[in-house]
Amino acid sequence: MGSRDAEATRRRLLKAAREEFAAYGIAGGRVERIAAAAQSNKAQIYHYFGSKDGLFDAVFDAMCRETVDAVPIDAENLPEYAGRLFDSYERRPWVQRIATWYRLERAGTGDLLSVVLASNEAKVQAVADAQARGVLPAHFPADVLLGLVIHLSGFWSSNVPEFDAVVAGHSTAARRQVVVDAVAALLS
Amino acid sequence: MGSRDAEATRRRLLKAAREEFAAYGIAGGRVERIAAAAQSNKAQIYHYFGSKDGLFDAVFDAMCRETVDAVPIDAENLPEYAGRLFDSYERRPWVQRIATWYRLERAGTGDLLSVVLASNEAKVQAVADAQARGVLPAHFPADVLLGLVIHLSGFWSSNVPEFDAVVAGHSTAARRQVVVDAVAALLS
DNA sequence: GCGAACTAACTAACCGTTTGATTAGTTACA
DNA sequence: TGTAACTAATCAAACGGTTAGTTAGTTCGC
Repeated sequence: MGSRDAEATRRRLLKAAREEFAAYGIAGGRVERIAAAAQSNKAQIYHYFGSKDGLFDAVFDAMCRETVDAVPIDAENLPEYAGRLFDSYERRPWVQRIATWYRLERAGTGDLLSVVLASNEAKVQAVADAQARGVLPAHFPADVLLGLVIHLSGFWSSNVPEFDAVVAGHSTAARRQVVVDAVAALLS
Repeated sequence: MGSRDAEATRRRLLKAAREEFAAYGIAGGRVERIAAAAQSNKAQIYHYFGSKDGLFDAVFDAMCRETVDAVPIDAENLPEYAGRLFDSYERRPWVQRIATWYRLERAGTGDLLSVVLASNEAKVQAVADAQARGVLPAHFPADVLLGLVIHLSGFWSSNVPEFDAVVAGHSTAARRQVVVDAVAALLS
């Protein structure tokens, strides 16, 4: 128990790495801090994950799998789908930041994550089907519509501080409602 | 001319820094590369800008001033305003990336840029006025509405590569139209 | 006691920042 | 006008701290 549990150590490292990378990104994140926060050792990181980049990949991969599982698409009710995405960001605040770091620091390097690609394709298909059935309007192509919905769901974590200062003071519930309403308006 | 023009050197450094920071961010950007790309010297950076962070601030500040000047708000026609923002991102592709690095790496450190704050406040006021006149619908508060419009204008530069791969193949004109249409839908 | 888990100490490279000196342009004065 | 004194611009080299990655040895469960 505790002191010699490889799986637990791996988990502690992953969790600490998630915090560190969410806060500082890949270039800014410090392996030493991650090891210390996980009450472990730098060498363990290289033993379990091979490299700093490998550690970030593991964090990102795990995060993507969780997110894909956590919020299945409901093409019949995209406003509520966006609301649930919003909820998932509230529950796991690192998701948006890690995804953004990934986009900025990892674009073009290495392969795309097939689990995410497949999930996106399936979601586009679900939207396209709903459009074909007439449940969803067709004034946007399915891929674009899905993209807009996902994009809007991240509205509140995308603003520069100078804008946040101007929009301050909305409750979580109100912020969620904005996302839901905005997606609903998109479908009108 | 050329070899001893302080202002020109400053400009070359700023331009090189803009490219470097847009590509790699603050932590990832390399002072050495910036100096080399500007055909100058590391020490010049410290002479003109004090520090790496000071250099980034100068880049960000200049960029904000340009953007604020380049795209004045037109509260009577928000879809077209969003379209013009989209155009400005196409023309100056580094804007969105620098703004994102700023948000991720600089949030909470130092003061907010008053030029941006003032511009945002004025824009919110313009939207609120238009709402009061009945030119704009009032189902979103003015600050939120403006935020959504700006957020939507950046739609195409905000997606993770795994999503870009799925939405590939839309022309610039089509992408612009999506932004305009999405904002129009928001106002319905 | 064997192998897996763990760790402190180490290293080699990197990188932001500074130094100290050189060069080019400008002013002042005879 | 000629030149000495001054200022601003430039740069190569070095410094000191940091950091990703490694090693070689120790501890512990089975």
